[in-house]
Amino acid sequence: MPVRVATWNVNSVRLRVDLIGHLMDEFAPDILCLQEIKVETGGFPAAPLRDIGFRHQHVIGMKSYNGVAILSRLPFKAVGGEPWCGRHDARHAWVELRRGVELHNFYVPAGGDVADPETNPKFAHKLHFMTEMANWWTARKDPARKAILVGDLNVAPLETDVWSHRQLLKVVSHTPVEVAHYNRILAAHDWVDAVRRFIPKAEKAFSWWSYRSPDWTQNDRGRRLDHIWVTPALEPKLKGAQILRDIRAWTRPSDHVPVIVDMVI
DNA sequence: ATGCCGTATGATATACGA
Repeated sequence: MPVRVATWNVNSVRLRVDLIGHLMDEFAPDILCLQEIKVETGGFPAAPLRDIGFRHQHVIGMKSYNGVAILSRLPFKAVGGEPWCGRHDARHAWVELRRGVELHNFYVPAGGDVADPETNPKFAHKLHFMTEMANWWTARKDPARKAILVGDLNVAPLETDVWSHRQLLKVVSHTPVEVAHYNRILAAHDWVDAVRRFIPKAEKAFSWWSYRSPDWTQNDRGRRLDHIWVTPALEPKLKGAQILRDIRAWTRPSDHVPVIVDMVI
């Protein structure tokens, strides 16, 4: 059956319930993966999101920071989430869908300001987290695995994933060491970047624009931090991908926009 | 590529985002 999977760093789910409703009205995702819900599991706005169609919800929240959720019109066969780097900081949730398809939702640490693991513990944590991800997927590598990996990976890997490759080479999210870690995870399970299967690599594509710029549209200084990958077993099932750029202009927006993939599972 | 912008918190400044 055709399924539309969306991922969105909402930057506080409680403030974005109405925007999620608009997203549902306009784009009707069957599954919506959220990051940075910034609420404890018990405070998640489950009822209003159920009322717009997401009957099935798997929420891993915490107070103030991080937090991930998978909302779905399709039922789950199993659910879970791993702690990473020995911390239960709500950065990973997974569900099993029909026909054994796994869906993993990640929120990779941002990494702080300074791209140096020796002086910046947040950057060290980011690299450690990504190393663990690569090792985890290597250990689970299986050519038959049908899996989807989505999330805010906080890395813009390609030159066309940032507004200026040259000017961002030393900026956290686009440094060579982060891109190398990103590529290690990708290679760990032969993941396919589903979005770049449909948006040519030569074309600029962004999913995040800073709040700090007075006008996000001016000079289009964005980055592609939000990703959807699939395993080789699912690659032939991909039908399309979109980055919903216009949502950055909605009222009281997140600084990230949703990314969507259509596929058959 | 620095911003001074948004969100959260037993808050009225501070941590965090990237």
